[in-house]
Amino acid sequence: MTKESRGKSGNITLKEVAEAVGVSTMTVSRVINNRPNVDEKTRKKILEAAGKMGYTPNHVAKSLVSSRTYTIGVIIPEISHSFFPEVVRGIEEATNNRNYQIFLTNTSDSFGKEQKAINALRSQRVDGILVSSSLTTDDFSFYKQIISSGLPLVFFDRGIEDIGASCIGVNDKAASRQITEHLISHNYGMIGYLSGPKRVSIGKERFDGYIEAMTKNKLEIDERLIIENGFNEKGGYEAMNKLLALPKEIRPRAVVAVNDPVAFGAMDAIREAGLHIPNDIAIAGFTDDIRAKLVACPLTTIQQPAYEVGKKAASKLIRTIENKDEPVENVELITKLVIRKSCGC
Amino acid sequence: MTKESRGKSGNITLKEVAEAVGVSTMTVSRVINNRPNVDEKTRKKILEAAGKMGYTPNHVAKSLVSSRTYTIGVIIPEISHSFFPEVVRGIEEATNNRNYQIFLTNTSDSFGKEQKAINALRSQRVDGILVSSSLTTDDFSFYKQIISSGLPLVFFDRGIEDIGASCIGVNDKAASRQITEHLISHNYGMIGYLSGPKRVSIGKERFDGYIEAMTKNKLEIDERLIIENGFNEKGGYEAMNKLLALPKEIRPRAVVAVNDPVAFGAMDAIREAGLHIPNDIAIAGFTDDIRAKLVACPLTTIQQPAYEVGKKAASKLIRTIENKDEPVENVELITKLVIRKSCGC
DNA sequence: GCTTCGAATGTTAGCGATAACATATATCAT
DNA sequence: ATGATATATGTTATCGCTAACATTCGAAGC
Repeated sequence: MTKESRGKSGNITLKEVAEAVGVSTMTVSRVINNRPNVDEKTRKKILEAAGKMGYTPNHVAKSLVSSRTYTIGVIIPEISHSFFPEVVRGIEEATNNRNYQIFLTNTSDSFGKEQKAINALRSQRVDGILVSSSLTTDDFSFYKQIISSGLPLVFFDRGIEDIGASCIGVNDKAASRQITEHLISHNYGMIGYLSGPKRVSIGKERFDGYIEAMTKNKLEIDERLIIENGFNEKGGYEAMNKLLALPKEIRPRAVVAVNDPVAFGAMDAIREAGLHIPNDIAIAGFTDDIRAKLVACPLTTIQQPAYEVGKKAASKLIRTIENKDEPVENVELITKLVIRKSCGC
Repeated sequence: MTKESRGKSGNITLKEVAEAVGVSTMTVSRVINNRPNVDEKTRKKILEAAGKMGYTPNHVAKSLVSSRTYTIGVIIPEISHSFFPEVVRGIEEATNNRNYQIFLTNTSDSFGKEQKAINALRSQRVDGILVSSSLTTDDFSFYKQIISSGLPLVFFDRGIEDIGASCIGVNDKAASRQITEHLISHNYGMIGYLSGPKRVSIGKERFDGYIEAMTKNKLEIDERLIIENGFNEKGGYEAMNKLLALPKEIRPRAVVAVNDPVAFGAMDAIREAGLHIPNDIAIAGFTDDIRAKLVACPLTTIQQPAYEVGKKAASKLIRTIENKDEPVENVELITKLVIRKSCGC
């Protein structure tokens, strides 16, 4: 191989293999990509040379020609929530089979990071993006613009509906209603609600489910019992303390949390207040976090098929990428009520 | 913008912006990359046009020219182990600041997948790779070849030492010795060991720590009390059952597990055998999994700075990428013994 | 006025691969 | 033997961008 043709990066190029064998680059390209119309002897010689030289196709160059990178961007709000690693496993399952690589970004629930990440992914020319959004304002224009630019995008778990992108989640509203009704059936009277931001699909849907359960069961909605404060433990802890600060007469005997981390935070607050779960205050979560069955008073919660969510979302995205007629759809996977002790059962 | 110059992928190109403004592509390139020697008025016009047209630099083309992709491949054996998401958070911390994107691959502890993933990453021309290996054989040639090819590679947690790559982990041997000695101090007599594969650094180091503790304390090593069987719960469950099947006289009163998942599996086996932890059998783990403090008998274990491991490993890799004189080194971060109930304290 | 210099801008070639077209060689029927 | 057909291989241009060199132009100096 001549020095002049040596790839800048130190990697072997098609041209070098071609020169070593004494054929044109095109012939080597055909062999590497398993195209027909190459003499069997030539094919063998080329494969042998490529192997010996340690040739690895330059995917970057290929992408430039084809405008396809076979990469997918994945935006996760908090990789440490046990729900998300399972989703990632599901995504990998779907992408590995189809030979896509994933770019992972953890936004730590910051919309600023989310925007920055998506812009970086656009520059990387990913073929599509999977997003669980940290968006906490009304301003969907950022996503609307991405969608209208034609970049395939699928939301999962925390999505924004009706702006032209598919959304893969669970039956949040029905499940939230189900678990609220379960608490109601214990005759605790008024039920409090530790809400997530309602601009995000799961925040809104679960809240609506709670409202629906209350209304259907003729319990009046008391705004003071509804505290909105983020999706994590700290948020739950603070929100619960606000409920605990309420005058005894109206303080709820039971609360529904928007997810398990919030419930764990709330449980800490309840314990610190010297109260007993579920005797003094019953509580229910949503997620079935890996810790839910292990905490002091095992948490009654909703089990979500995280792995399935990831797998379905990635499959949907890949179909959207590969087929321009793929319809936009909202998929709701089915959850399961898991009854433990925290509800008072 | 003329139709002919419209980028194939639908994305706006430098050329289109140049035509819109009436300058050469080079001038636009200079503006986009904040290079000097551009008239302020021209700069403004270009930035305005680029903004209005929604221009996003094509990183693929840039990478082809520069042989730098600003991407890093990350190989994780099991994303669902709570240790790894924390590592990923640390990696992100280091990479985000430096504007690298990460390709994440979860290998489910399969070396086949690991190899396939690394080859894919090489094709993607990542600037470097972070690996926690699933390698379970003696054959390091795969990694040796990658390292000698010049592709920067840093191992974290599960590494292969002395083959020319840096390795960021914790003081496994010392910590393992420490926790073993803690059990020994309870005077349980012989201590069993639920080992991981010894070809992987953490497997070997932790095992060595156990051996060291035993030897120093004049306890003889009994091969029958050492069971090697993977890093996960299932492995621990099976391994523990083998220990439980031992004749009463030699069955150990205490066991050290190579990590927390293995310990959890073992705990299940112990409970199923109708035995009590720690009264009948004491146990200690390694990792400080998120569940360790929550299980029925809270687990005495070693707390690892997962986030720090990720951050350090990524920083080291980036330095290795950006500076060819960066030395190869093995970094051991410091762990902490966390005493709970399972040891009998 | 004319050179000189530096700032502003343009031109050309090439990163590594491939699509599309062109050519060469082999195979066959007539 | 000869043109037709198929197979094997090569040539050229291009993807979007940038390095390196080339050019233009105005201002400064004498």
